[in-house]
Amino acid sequence: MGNKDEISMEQVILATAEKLFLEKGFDGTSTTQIAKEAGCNQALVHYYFRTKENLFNSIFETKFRTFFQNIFDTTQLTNLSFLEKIKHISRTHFDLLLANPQMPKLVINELSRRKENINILRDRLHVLPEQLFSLMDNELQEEISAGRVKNITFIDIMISIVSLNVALFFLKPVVSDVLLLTDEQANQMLQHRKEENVNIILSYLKP
Amino acid sequence: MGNKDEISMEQVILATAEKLFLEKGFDGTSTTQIAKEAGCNQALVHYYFRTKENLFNSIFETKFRTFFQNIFDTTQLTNLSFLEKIKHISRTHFDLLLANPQMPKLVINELSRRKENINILRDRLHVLPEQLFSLMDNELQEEISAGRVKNITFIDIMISIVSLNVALFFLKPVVSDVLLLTDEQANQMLQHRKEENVNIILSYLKP
DNA sequence: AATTGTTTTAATAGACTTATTAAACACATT
DNA sequence: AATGTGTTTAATAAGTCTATTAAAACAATT
Repeated sequence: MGNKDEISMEQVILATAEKLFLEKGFDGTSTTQIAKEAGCNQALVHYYFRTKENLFNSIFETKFRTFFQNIFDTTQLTNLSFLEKIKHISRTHFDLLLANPQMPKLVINELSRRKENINILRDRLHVLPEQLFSLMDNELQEEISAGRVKNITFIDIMISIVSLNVALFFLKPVVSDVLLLTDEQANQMLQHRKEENVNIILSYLKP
Repeated sequence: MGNKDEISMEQVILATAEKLFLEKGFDGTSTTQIAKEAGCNQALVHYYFRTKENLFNSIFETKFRTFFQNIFDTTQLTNLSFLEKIKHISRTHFDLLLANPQMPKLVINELSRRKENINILRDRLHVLPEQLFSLMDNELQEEISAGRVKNITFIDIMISIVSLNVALFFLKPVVSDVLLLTDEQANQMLQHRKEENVNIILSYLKP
């Protein structure tokens, strides 16, 4: 213990809890199950995190924050044309979901399980998009005026990008497990859709 | 009792259970809560349905069946051009989701909660799409040959239609509650998106 | 060896769950 | 009035849950 190469039981509990919360949801996961799968006594879970709710928050609060921060990140958009920016936003959003495929489901379930999450998300989703929307809306008006893009709002563009990407990760369990695709086939389908979604958005923008 | 105008307690229990299962999920809903909100003794729930699982199945098995049957319904497509068929499919799918806004979330959660649902859905989703895909694929090849539609698979078209529509209903709680839209504003946004999604698909098909 | 702090476990409390059973109640029929 | 059936409730069983507490085990320090 204290050996840097050796993960502490506290970290094991966190990793195990994250896995089970993502798999079964908050209500479907008990601290007893977490302890059992982590390989420790149930009281240890409560020793480190006191309550089940604290444990959940320890895991997902920062995950939520970084996830939404990354959706609206503008730092990678400098020196790109408007359409290049749109491509980048779509691909980056897709990659973000690929790295966190169960996040959409978690967000949706958390919104209905804990209404107070709405206030937390509202605070977070109010400030973050403003910068991106401000930047993109100005350029969008220029593109519309120049006749390179049809008359459209940036909100509609973002809803379309997010819809096409997010739905794939909701549909992936349906596609993989119901239609009997192998992991490789499912991943090929996802990669194909990553670029197809970009194409759909680009054709949508054409005047 | 036996009065046709008076809903039986059995029906009250079903309606209450459906509401709570949609709100809180299977694990988040207890038979005690259902009874309390239905206004009867908890044993009555078990009298009529024996187990909680039976109750859940009684409600959602037919709902699932009719929902998926309606997605792949081909009976309304006769006497329509290919592009008119595409428009109809997109709008009908949207209306189906509007009538059952919590169905996508339920399907996703049920797939991870009960793996055996996958087999049930697989049986169901194997036969139903075949008719639609067979019909549409033939016409699609004709449209592509005639130069009216770009070279694309019907699978990609369906994934795009479903993605654009389904994601809206996942995102609706985020949009309504996080971005403080009134119900009217949220519904206006949905109606706008219903036609916008059709436009996106049509521009996507253009050669 | 003794002490201290951290980690971990066993035992337990209280609440809640699903489900069953016996009994009471209401209504219809004979 | 007696009987049968369906509806409903009170009581209960068994299990699981979250969380707490006391105690044991372990490691580091003095």
